[in-house]
Amino acid sequence: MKDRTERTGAPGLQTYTTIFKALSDETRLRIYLLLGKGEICVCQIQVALGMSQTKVSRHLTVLRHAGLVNARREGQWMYYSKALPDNPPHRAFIRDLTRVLEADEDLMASVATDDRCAGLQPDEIARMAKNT
Amino acid sequence: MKDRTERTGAPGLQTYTTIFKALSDETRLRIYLLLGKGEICVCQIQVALGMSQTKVSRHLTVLRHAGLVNARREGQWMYYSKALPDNPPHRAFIRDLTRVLEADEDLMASVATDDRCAGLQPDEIARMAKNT
DNA sequence: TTACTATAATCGAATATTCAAATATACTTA
DNA sequence: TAAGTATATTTGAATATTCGATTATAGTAA
Repeated sequence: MKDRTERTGAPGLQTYTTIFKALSDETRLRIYLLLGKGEICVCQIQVALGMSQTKVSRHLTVLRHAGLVNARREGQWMYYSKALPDNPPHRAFIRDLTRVLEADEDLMASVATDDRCAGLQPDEIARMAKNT
Repeated sequence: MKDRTERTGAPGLQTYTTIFKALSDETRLRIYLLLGKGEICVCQIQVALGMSQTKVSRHLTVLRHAGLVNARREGQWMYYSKALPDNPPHRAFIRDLTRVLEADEDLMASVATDDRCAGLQPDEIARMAKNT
């Protein structure tokens, strides 16, 4: 089917609804907030949220298609980080949105259910993730 | 089925995902942005967006359940306006979100496809809406 | 009361989303 | 090369969402 932007001729609206939809799922919002300011690998998300690799990977794909995250491969590991679009209004939107979400301490405290990863190397984390 | 908040024990997350989901539909985002600072009636939205009453009403219900709009009846007409939650973080979130969206001029320009309602009385607008 | 109007709720069909399971790909190490 | 690991994609079933059409409700006006 045709892209909605092409059908309606309202590109701005669709950019925003795509972002809202990406963040409208609890798993994806948790992943996005977990990213924080740096990069983390899939296995780290797996452990922190207690979810299967399949599930984490699928939701990361949705976030990537919405332009909310960047992906970078380093050896066996894929590292994900928050992304900022080039378009100024969208860029300001994402930045402000992130800032306000991160200001809610109760929200941020409910993101990760397992903090054992802090300070560990990817291969150590990956070993933990195998038990998920 | 049980409320997701009860199932997961993460109330903060669910509040935000509900808001994101409400705004993840193009029709609902347009309605929400159309509300601006004042009150408008359903028939006005019908005309401005060129949609059926059924469709507008259904989407307004979703926005109301997400706590994004207030409804007030005056005679035959229902007036809707933007709502702000009591909880401070959510309140700040909604306010900032709205402000950043409204700052995008291209977005705001693509909300209404029909501006004939400007300055008209509800009964005049309702007569126009009958042809939708 | 009856007829009319504005809005809301319900129903069924079409479409979209989500999940776990299975399979595929890309990299590393032996 | 082959075997093992991390991540991605596909498949099919269950669930959720959306829509137009219909019906219901609440108010108005005769």
